[in-house]
Amino acid sequence: MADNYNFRGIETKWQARWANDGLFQTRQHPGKPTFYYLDMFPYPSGKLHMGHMRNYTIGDVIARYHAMRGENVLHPMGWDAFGLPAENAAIRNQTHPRDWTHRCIAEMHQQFGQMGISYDWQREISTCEPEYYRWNQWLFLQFHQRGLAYRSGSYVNWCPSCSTVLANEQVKQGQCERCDSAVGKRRLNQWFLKTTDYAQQLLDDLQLLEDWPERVKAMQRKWIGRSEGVEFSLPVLNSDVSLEVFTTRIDTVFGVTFMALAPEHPFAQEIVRGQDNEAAITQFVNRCLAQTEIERGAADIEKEGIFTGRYATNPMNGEAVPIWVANYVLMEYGTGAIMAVPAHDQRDLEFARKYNIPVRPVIQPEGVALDGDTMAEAYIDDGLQINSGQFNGLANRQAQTAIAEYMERNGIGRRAVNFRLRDWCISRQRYWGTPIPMVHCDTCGSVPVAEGDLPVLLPTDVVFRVGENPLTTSPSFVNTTCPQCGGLARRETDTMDTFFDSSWYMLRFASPHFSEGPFHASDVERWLPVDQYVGGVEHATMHLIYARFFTKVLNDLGLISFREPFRRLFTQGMIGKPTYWCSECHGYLNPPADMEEPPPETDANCPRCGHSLERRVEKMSKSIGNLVTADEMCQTYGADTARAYVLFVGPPNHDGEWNDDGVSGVYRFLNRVWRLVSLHIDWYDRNWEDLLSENNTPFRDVRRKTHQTIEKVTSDIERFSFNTAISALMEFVNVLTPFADSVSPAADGMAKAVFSEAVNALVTMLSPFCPHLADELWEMMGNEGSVFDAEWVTADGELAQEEEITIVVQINGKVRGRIQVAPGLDNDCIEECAVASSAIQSLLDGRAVHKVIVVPDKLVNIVVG
RNA sequence: GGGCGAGUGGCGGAAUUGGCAGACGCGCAGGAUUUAGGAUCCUGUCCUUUGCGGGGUGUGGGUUCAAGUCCCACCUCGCCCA
Repeated sequence: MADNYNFRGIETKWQARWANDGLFQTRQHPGKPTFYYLDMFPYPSGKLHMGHMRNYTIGDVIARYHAMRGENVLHPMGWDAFGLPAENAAIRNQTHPRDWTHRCIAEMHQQFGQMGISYDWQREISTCEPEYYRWNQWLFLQFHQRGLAYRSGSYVNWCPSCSTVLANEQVKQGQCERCDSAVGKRRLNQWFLKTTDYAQQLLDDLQLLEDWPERVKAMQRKWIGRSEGVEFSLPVLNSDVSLEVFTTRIDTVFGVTFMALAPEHPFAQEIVRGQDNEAAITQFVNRCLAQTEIERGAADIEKEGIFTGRYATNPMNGEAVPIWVANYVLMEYGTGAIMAVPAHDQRDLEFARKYNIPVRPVIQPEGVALDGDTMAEAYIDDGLQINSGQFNGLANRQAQTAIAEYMERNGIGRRAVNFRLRDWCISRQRYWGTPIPMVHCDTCGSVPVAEGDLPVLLPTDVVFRVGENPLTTSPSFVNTTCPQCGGLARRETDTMDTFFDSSWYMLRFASPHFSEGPFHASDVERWLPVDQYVGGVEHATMHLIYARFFTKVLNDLGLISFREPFRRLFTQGMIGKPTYWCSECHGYLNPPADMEEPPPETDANCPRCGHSLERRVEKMSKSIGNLVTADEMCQTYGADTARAYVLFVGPPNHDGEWNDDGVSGVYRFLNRVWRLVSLHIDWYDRNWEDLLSENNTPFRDVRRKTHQTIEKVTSDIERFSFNTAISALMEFVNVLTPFADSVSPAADGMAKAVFSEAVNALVTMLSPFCPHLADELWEMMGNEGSVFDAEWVTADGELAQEEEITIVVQINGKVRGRIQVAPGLDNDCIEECAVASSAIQSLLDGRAVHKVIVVPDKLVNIVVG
């Protein structure tokens, strides 16, 4: 290690100096364009691993690059500091969530520092501080005032392990996305935000987001789930109740042979009241509610139901239709009640067969007769209407319109748009979140806290116990007076979903310490929308939809001038590290702890039992044991190597594979850079520009490589291709090293100037990636301060131009020779040269040339018979 | 089942607009230097062939003078939605 550069000394030295000089404080130079770069702020969990660090390093490279281009860069960092882990840790360790969170923040702050990330820490925000969350409460009151926040009793997703409600978006495959427990249903009074009011806008404005990944936009479109159809009511016989349904297949309305209600449907129990089978139905409903979403949502669910004994009238044909309650009908979609058409819907068909409900086809392909009694699969394709009264014989697509129009004319139903997107339930029955600023009064109902009384602070006299909302244990918090009548009242004990916090934090960074409002209008107008937003694709539907929703509401409230918060979005992939899974020992094996050496291939065997191991590349995780922490990287290789490696590992929008040997390759590269510059530092002449301006250009090939590298690295950074940018720097060093070793500066003074130009470019271009090493070399070169304050290098296109280029000569598409020509040579001359070359002449001998294709500066293809 | 994305040496990956496939790095092999090497430097490294040459980007077709790149079908993996 003696020959290696002293990264520890260098990195500590420069980190201290940057902090001392306030180098990364947001600049506000007049007349310069602004650039707002934002990383999705993290949950402060304590330890950062290299998977996280890839994200922040990308941001740092971009932010530093833009700063060096002379822009005013806003590059802030903060903490998404409310949330369950802190509270769970509090229950486990009997510490206050605030203490735990502060410790984690301090730890992560330190880790960002040792990685050399250029955040403006003066703008640090933390959502768990009253200075922040009071504005959550203020915003909630604005929403409430406009009718965009309301309280409603409904069945909600309940995670028994987290003992709180989950938004639909937080339920994955029927499981809690945090703890994987099966999610059940529970009826609670909850606070909702009216995201559905904005469903259409959220969908339409996706078109404005040209610089968002198509994938994310597609996911949002799916999530919003707009569908056009018809809404109509079926009156329940012997009752004044009507059941509303929505269908996208109104052309099948004559095929309705039963109705089905979701078990949660408010009428499911109401309409059976007093019926003989009331008890049985109630029992069935309760059983369904206990079922998890896994069972309920799956397509291959065992369909179960119970007949209510009641009938509704199909308004199109006057038929009495039996009303069932069925477990496969979900309350979240449409109205929670469906018209069931077994002939044309697979799930309805399976249900009908099970309970011997008639199946009546109303659409069939031409020349085919469908038999409702025997059909094994629902017919879901197009065809001609049958059994559909006056609509018989129409193509079903036309019938859709005809029936809809008929229903509208006769006041039976209306065309309607339905969204899959639901209103956003923001209530959480937990402590570590923003208290919802409402008070419940027996006389006045739910009353908002006066703006002047904000913030509603989290109390400290609470007890943390499993399965209980700690807020309810604080009498000083719960017992209050009604803001309206002054009588005794209870404070709302629900806290806000943390996605509320992150829906507007990008605005707060513009004026993080503003105390008169959530943000300062002119600061927000100066910096926003965010120019570049970067984070994981896992936030495609939740955070990114909520933040867009907030922006639209704030725009409607007249608080901001724009309607989309993020101009460009980039979603980075995760870094995984290979693990080895032994199915016999039932466990993960991780080098070096469990194995002498990492098995290089997939066919390695388990050192314990000898069975073959399965190699998997998995997301870094402590429990699997494939974690590479930022700390250990900084210790063994230094921050600069860690930064360069996470970028070098592959394209940042794809998942990457951590490889310990790959790290040492990057480390070697940085050592080569160190040696190249430090060993030849005497050659460095700060006045190289004057020497080279004479246009006397010896070592032209080195100068060409210098300018080609500048072109390449600059465009690669702009297109987020950091791995190829680093490759280009490696190539550059591979050219400079032999040049430095072979040329004697004493013999040719011009070599010094050419070398100096190259080193200046190298160190400048290296600095966004490896800022510590770059600054150390920069200082060695006799410069004051940091490269961060220097200007980015610009390429001279003429110097980058090759003097002579190789053109490939093909015969019938096979490479048969090469010719050297000047660039930009016209096609006729290239063809002439190609045909004239001796290698080609001999091959062409006596063969008829049919055609010659010339691609300027690239190739000639001669097509012969 | 539907939608989107991916599949290139022993490995990570490059090829930006249809134009020399395999940049750069790892690993490996040989050499130099060294008391030593898990340091450093040099050379080689897609397969096949003594050579000339031939073959080659998941599979099979197609378009084109020319296909990793475009089109069709299929296989495998990943993500999202059912």
